[in-house]
Amino acid sequence: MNTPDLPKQYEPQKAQARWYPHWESQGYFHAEPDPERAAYAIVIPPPNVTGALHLGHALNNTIQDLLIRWRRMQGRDTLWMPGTDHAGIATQAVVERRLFEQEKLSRHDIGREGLVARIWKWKDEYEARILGQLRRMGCSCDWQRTRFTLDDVCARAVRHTFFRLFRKGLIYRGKRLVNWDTFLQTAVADDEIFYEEVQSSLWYFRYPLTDRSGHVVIATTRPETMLGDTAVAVHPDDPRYRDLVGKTVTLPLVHREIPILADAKLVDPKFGTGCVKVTPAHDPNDYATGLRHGLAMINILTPDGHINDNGGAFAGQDRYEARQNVVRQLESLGLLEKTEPYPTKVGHSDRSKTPIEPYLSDQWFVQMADLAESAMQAVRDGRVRFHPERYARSYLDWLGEKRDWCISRQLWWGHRIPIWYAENVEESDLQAAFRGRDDVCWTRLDASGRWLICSLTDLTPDALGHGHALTQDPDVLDTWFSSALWPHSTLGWPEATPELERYYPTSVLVTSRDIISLWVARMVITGLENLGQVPFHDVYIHAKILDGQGRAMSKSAGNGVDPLDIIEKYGADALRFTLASLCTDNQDARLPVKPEALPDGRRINTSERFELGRNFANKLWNASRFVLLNLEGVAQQSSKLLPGAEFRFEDRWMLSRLTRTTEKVTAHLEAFTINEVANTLYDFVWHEFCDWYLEMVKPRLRPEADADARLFTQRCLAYVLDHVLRLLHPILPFVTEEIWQYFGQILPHRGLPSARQDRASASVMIAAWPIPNRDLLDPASESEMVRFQLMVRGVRNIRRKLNLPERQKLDVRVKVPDAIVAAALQHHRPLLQKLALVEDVQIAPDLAKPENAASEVVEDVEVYVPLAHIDREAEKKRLEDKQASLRHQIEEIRKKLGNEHFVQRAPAAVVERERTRLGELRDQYERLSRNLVDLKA
RNA sequence: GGGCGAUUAGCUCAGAUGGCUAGAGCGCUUGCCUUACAAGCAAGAGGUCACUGGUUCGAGUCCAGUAUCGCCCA
Repeated sequence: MNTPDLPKQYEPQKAQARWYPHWESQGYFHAEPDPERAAYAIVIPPPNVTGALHLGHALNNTIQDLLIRWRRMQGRDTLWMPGTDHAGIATQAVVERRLFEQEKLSRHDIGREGLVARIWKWKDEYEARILGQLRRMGCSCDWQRTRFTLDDVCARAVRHTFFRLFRKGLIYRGKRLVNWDTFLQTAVADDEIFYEEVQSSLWYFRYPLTDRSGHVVIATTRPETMLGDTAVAVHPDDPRYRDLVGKTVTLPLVHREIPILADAKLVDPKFGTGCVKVTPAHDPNDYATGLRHGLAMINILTPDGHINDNGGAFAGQDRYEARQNVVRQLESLGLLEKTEPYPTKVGHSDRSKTPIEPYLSDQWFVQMADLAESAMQAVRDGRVRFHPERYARSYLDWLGEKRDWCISRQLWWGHRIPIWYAENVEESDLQAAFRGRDDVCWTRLDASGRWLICSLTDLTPDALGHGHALTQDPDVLDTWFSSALWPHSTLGWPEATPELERYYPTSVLVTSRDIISLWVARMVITGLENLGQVPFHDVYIHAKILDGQGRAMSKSAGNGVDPLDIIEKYGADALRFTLASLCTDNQDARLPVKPEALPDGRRINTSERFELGRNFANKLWNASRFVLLNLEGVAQQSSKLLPGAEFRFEDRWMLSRLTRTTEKVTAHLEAFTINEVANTLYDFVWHEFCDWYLEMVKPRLRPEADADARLFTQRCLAYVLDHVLRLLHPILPFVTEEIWQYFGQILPHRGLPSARQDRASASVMIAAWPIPNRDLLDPASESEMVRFQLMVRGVRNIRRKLNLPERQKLDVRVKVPDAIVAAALQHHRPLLQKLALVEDVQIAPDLAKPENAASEVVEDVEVYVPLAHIDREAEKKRLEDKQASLRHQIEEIRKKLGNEHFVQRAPAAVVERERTRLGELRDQYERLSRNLVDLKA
């Protein structure tokens, strides 16, 4: 590494390849519980092993890494726990689909073990890919602790949790109406369903009254379900049917006598005929009605979507075939009144893309009433805080329903439900078999001698002896059951590990709004239940990334962006910085996507937005390059305290701004206003450090400059750069480390010229987070800088508007109000010469405006640029535009001050400010007008 | 039906607690390869803050309503 070889453009790929392995080998990512320091822990929302990471994950993990790196630098005992989620149904569905596409085999062809083996293979492949993606992004996870929701450690936590809940009676088995995927033959959760509008029909059927006094007409979109009807309902206030309530109809085709009942909740008298068939086993609303009225629930479907024996003559038919046949037969019986075209929304399984059937089946549930209440209380009393706050509401609303949680899934990939069924046994048999064991418990399933046995360790079929074969429940647990334990299972619970002791509760959870109820709420529930403490104190909900049209990114829409493609094209730092700058408290962030063909023919999606981050990283690179190239020889004299040298105006300004930046950035990190972290640093580095400070110190760095002044300047620069690198490191880990390492070779000591000499740490990753030094705040220099910048800009504006050659040196005359201002500006003369490209500068209180001069009024001073040839028209236009703008402002303020209510009621300070401002503006206006008159003369 | 967002420059977005001329990046115009950076420098143009009322001395900001788009729940 040799500084003069620093390339003119930052090369992200090199830095990434160099420093990530270095950090890891140095053990910087690893956490060992250290009671001496305050702990800070984050558990990663474990990505599904279903597929590779997308931009949403990149955003999610960028935020986590940013927080973790910041806290680590602050000296916290910091743990970022990584891992992946087995995502039961999603992963099994992907593997099953691939099995079918590639080998035309179903899971039943290869059996439970065969399928599970294939899924594990898939998992290994994608887990490696996902963790690799996280590394490429620069994530500083503690890889030695990587967990998987299905590994032994997590499985143990799952088993213990199930056992504890079961023993407390909070887990029960029951029949419920679930969303049934007839293709995958499993229940699917509500959120795993999408709705598609299909063009269907509304069929009107006649159901004859049993007393033969007539019939009622019902309308349905699913005729085959009539085979399971157990009632007909009307609205209690509907005069058309009032007399029918209490009578019965005879259900056609199956010849069942079913009641006509009144139900205000189910029936909308304005819809259809106002008379509704009720099929409790195959419709959620009808199910609720069935419970209200104690109706029979007749299941008419087999698990694969055919009609079962309850369907009589239709048994064995596919449900859609049966639909046709039911309609046909009713029609032939003269019971089809009419058919109307009817668009309707049909729920489809997200996994198999096939229509969902509401289906009555045996499932396992967690009773939520008390658990939900405790989780609600944790948010109400502030033990868990949401950022932005508004999301606490969706959390509370959802939990407030306290609906029991269906935890069983009819899948093969997942945590097997630790329940064994015993038939025809007495409790004494169980007591005998499990005497003295507290890891087994049981409950009676029904009166016929069937028992449910739950065990912490697997039971063999002959565990009861006496020929009582035990069979384990074939189902597995909902994936969220294991994800819900993630913050404590990963730390080793139920063992009392040092990690659990140290890092639980974790500090913050970073996730997106769509899993607040599915995951966040359930983590709080299980954390409180298993450990009595919330799993985290803060929940930061970040935006969801949409494409330029506001659509969610997805494979099917073809608008997905692969973070690795962005890293390759723009660099990991660019990816991170751009994403961080998108982190507002909005619910969405739009990112216009652009398809692109690579030279190797690959087609990728990318976005020009990432130029923001790339350009910024490059800017930092080049500013640092400039500083480093100018630090030659400083190291040899690093101990010299430079008694004679002192800070100049621009140094004081820079250090003041650096201090404010440090304060702001730290405050924004604490408040989770991530975009402001990025913006604040961007503004400071680009528009203050680079645009002004670096330009201002250039003359002092020239070889011909005074040696002590030069050394002093070099040390100031080093000090600021050192802080900038540390402040930026959490967002831009790679480029800051690359610079830091060069920097360390050239100048290991970075203290301020007059202060003690700080030795730089071996890596910026473990450097101390800057603490603002308020002694460096200098408001006077800051306001003086504002005036100076206005003067420079004024001259530049004249040059441009009057079409003067870019490189032509100008002369400047500055008229000041008094000798004090004159003296102050004298010090800035070299800076003005450098920044406005000026040759001769004269500053005096009684200076007359030269002939043929362009002019600029800046606060209390006037700047003249004498010219051999002046474009009078251009100058006139320039001054008139400014005059108009001043006039407008003056008018606005005069209007305000002319309003006596304003003067009376506004705070005195505000009124006073307006008065002062008006005075200044009028003064400027007058002087500008004189210049204008002078020009016309 | 209930809840929550959004609507500010051509595009993507900032704009606690109401108060100087509403900001940034990209794009656009003009001029510059000024030895840190053309992924750059400099100077500019560009906005009835969705609409209608209200509160207030003063509203992009607070309140009520309307419209459009989106998310969540039923």
